[in-house]
Amino acid sequence: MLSVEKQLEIIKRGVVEIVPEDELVTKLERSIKTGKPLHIKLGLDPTAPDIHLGHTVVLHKIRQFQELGHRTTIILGDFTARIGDPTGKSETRKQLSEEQVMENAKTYERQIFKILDPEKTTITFNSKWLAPMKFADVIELAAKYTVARMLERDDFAKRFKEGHPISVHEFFYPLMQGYDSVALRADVELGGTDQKFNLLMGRTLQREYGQEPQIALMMPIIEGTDGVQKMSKSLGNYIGIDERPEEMYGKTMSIPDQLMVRYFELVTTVPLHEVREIARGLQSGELHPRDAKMRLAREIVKIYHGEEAAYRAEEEFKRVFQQHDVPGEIPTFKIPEDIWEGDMVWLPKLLQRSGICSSTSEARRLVQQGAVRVDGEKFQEPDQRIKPVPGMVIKAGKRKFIRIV
RNA sequence: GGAGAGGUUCCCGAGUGGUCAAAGGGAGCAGACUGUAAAUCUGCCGGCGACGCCUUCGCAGGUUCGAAUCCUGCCCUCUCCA
Repeated sequence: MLSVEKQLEIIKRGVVEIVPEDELVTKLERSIKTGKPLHIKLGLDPTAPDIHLGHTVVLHKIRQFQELGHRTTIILGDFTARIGDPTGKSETRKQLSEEQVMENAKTYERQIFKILDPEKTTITFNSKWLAPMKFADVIELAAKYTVARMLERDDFAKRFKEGHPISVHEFFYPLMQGYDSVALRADVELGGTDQKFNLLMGRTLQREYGQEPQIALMMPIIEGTDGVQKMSKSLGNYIGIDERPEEMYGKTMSIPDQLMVRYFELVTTVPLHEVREIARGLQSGELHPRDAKMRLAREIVKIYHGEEAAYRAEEEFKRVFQQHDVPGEIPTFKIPEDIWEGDMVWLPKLLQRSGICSSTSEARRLVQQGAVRVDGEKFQEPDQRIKPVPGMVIKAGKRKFIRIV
């Protein structure tokens, strides 16, 4: 096992806050002395079955703990998902069925293990201990925290102040998550900065239940491809880890420059000293931002699709966006019989039916705005008919292509 | 339980009888510029084979030539009082 200092350096990579750091040092020292690894906990919400880069920030951290020889447990919050973390959206979540949870869990496993070591990962559901609780147990749990303290939570405070609804059951979310730490006897819990309250709740409850409090380790919430808002599927600014290599590469290239170093640090496995080197190069101007970003895109694709795919994606990128050629692989589309008009086809209809546009109205707009090209030729008339031939390539916008078959 | 305020298009938010598919902002999309970066400028931003038609303003009815706007009931939220 590495020394405390060496471990700390790795553990602290990209971390926003460790509460409290000195207790972590104590735990590490003891772990080294006794040879007993720390128990690291991470809770995941099984409502969203698709993981994107934003989720991988904490997963990478877990991976680092695994490499340091610690014991890691992923909790799939199937039970907590019934409430949904109070994010302020105040939308009651649909309760997931047993099958849905199991299905999401399977997807999760497959995706998680692209980063984590399956040999060293325990996955467990929190319904295991939450579901059997009796009402009396729930009351006992609820009695361990006060309303005033509950309202300290950023989100609750804000909603309360602004007069937005807070349902009583939402108070149970932090309590349940905190209780997970009790059930697991966790030494460290990971989470995004938005999880701070919940992580600290774990400490409080563990103390209440006579355990040594866990360390709360908070990772940043990374911004999405727009560079401003947090990465999320609903905002459409995400890079999904199941996406095609070309897609991942392209999306990565579209992130704002300022985000590059952050991405290197948080969502790649590039060693810390190299990351610092890159940061320095960018700062001094010795390293072209584009080249740094291409490296970043390669590193990211590599994790999920392997090195070869990463290079292929890069070649494709160069061809399409630097040389303005068409992509190597284009989704094909067979024109349905009902839209033929003799040997011609109405262009907006074609765009709509091929799925490139969601409506003919949208297709018309794109055409009018000069975003549509047929075999490289621009058409701007919304009433445009074209004479499709097999192999013809239609381009709408920067990255949507189809090939007629 | 009582009193008041409010629910508008993806989000915020104007609109209180026709001129409203609905101001403004944000997001998004497209074009120009580029390194598919950022910033900036410009245009678009419910649907429809489309200078017209259809659907939308919490839900359901009603008044009216005509309703997002008025009336009735219901649902939901907030504030104050108890």
